[in-house]
Amino acid sequence: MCSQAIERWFAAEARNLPWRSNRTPWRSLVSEFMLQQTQVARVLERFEPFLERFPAAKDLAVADVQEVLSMWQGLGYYRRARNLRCAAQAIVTEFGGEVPLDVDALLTLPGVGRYTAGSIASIVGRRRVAIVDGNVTRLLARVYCDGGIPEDRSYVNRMWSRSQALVEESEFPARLNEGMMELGAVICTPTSPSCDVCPLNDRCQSLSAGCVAEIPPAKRRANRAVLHHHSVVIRRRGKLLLERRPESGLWAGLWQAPAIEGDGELSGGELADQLGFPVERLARLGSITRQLTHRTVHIHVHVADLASGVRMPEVDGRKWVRDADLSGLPLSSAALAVLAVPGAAAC
DNA sequence: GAGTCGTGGTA
DNA sequence: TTACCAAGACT
Repeated sequence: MCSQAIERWFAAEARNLPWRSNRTPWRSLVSEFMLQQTQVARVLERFEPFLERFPAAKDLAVADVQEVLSMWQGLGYYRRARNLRCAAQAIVTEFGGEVPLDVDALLTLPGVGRYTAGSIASIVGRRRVAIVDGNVTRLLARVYCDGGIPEDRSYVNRMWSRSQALVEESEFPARLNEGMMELGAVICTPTSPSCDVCPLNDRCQSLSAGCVAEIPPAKRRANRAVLHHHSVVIRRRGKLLLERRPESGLWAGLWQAPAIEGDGELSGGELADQLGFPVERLARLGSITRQLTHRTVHIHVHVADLASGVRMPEVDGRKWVRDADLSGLPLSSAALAVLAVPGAAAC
């Protein structure tokens, strides 16, 4: 009964999103990767260009990682882009180029977990399987007035059990699952939900108990460690010196102005000593701060000239690029912000 | 179970 | 300004 109320609501209220029209398994897989921990509005900017460049799994499977990262620029969590490429390769080698539609097969793909597998299998493959994401968790916690702790495994298991029960009584599992997510996204929102127009407001236990605002409780987050990056913008003959970050960790494999990273601040002399190559006229331009999920990164932006007479040939992980060619390389939003600091731009 | 991995909007 | 949050997965 709960299921059908959600299905009716979704059939009438669904937004027209690009991955819902022309819904092929491949388009759905790409959208699911992009939507992991990422809001719809941000995905909308990147979805169609990515699909145009990689219209099928076989196209992404043979693509260069750097180009894939470039197409992912601005979305964050860049490991998803690498996983999606690896998944595309597995789809080609293991599944004949077609995205599998069974949960067990989907779970073998890198970057595909319980939620993503269930979403593809139910919405595209029409399988009767459950899904639980952030939206569904909030919706179910409120409907059943579950004041538990989101970090507890038993809490997560309860959500999957409830979702499974709803799917089993559902008339259209695909519509139910998508409807639960949409309902959570536009009605049962984290703050100030629109209970007055919610199709479940006649059976929501939190609403009748008056505790909607307290459920679910905020996830506790560890304090963010503070990092200091010291970036140096260096130009010569109209080109900008960039380095590629390590293949693991933060912003893995993305490009940036050469930087020294540490726990504290550095004097200009210390920075020059640690750079690994001689610079002249090192000057500090200012600082920017990026708040990440688990870190606060203060980026101190400098400008300098390469010492005269010093050669700095391109090697693996180092490039001289014109500003016009920057768009071809993957840079994090932070790295782009560094280059946008007044005084860092090309003259 | 807790930490890692981005980004930008919102209150 | 600070904190929370989003169609999570992986270690």
